[in-house]
Amino acid sequence: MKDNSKISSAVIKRLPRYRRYLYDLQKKNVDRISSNELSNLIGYTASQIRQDLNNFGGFGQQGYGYNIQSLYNEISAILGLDQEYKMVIVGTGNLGQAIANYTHYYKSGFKVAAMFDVNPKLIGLRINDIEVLDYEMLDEFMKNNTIDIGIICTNKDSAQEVVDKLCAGGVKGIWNFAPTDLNLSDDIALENVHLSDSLHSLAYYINRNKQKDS
Amino acid sequence: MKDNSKISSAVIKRLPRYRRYLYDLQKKNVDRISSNELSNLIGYTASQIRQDLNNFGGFGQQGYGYNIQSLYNEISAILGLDQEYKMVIVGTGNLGQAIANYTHYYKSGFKVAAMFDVNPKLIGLRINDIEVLDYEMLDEFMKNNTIDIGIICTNKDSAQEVVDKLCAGGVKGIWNFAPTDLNLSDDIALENVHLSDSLHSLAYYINRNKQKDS
DNA sequence: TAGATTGTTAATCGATTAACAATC
DNA sequence: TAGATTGTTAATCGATTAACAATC
Repeated sequence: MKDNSKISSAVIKRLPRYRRYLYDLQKKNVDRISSNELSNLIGYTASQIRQDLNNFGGFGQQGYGYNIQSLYNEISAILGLDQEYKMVIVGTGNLGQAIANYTHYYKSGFKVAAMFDVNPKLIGLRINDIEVLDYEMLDEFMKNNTIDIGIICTNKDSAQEVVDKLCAGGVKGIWNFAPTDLNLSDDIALENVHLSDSLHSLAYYINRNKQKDS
Repeated sequence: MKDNSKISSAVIKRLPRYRRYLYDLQKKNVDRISSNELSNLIGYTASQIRQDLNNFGGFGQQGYGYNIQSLYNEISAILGLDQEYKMVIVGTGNLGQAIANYTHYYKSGFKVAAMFDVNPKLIGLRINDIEVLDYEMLDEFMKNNTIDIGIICTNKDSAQEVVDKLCAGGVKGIWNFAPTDLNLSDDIALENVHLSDSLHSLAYYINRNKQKDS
């Protein structure tokens, strides 16, 4: 595998999508596909698909195309999905609970080790067999456990403080659902899910389409 | 305002973020800001900020900068946030409920008119004063109500069918949380929130950082 | 007016697409 | 082998950044 350190984020964002399509093809017992056929399915140009994949090595074979099983495995490995990740969720409101459920049912490599909240009504509950702990215990918990990913489901005002604690506690990545931008050292990965921003873009396109109609 | 129909999506994705920062500045009673100061806050170059804003018109003033209140209002209007949107949520599991709560508390212009599910245990419940209706009634509901946005919180297998019904029912936009790609006419806006893909990118960057360390 | 800062054009940079030689 | 299709280089396209004249 080549040096991955300077591959553009545009490429990385497409990898999970390739993987989803390859997963479905695998389920259908298809065993090979050309960049051209994949292009028709997924909507990227065949040229882009070949360029993207060649960032990581030559996974195809001239005259044949790509073996679906092995390409799926390669992409999974590139993304690091052959590993396990221990996570904590901070903020156990509806969204925190939804994420806990989601990762519980769908994402086998991603384990929620604990959830934290300040609300006494939530502390002590078990959600999908995951204990909700007092936020006061976060520092101690981080000291006694190796946690890879911190998931921020708090409001925007608490988010930075929580992130600071999690980073001090040794997480390698932050999955942020709070509607704010976070400051953290750039050796810790950060992925934002800004639901507000997403909804606001949607509103823009709704109106743009309206204008086109009239 | 200029013709917005060919503004790149890179620009549009930045608008909600500008708006967030302007909102905070407004709260702090700051009344003007230069592209340079805003650049220091938000992290885009001053040049990009000026380019972005000038896609929609000259909102600044030479020698002065931008008036925060009025720029905030302009961006809100560009995004269509001066309007109301009626929404339905299909799929009332944890995620559907979280979205209902979220829009209920934070997003005053976005009203959830109804929620739908196939699960008899959920049908009839009220969540934040929003009724959970039988999915069987979706078509009829859409006939009798004007709904702007359909929110997909189903599993991936049901998503396309739901979208087809919503589009037939006249929605102008789809906010998709199901982990699949949807087909719809391009006069209907589509915004995807692919949580899987997001988590998978995070995993990639965690591993890339690990490699750099060693 | 002088200084500041925009609006806008030009230059650069990066990402996508096209083309084709290599090769299975 | 001949046909198909990749891997990779070159060309194009688009987005970002730099520069500066316009102007408040």
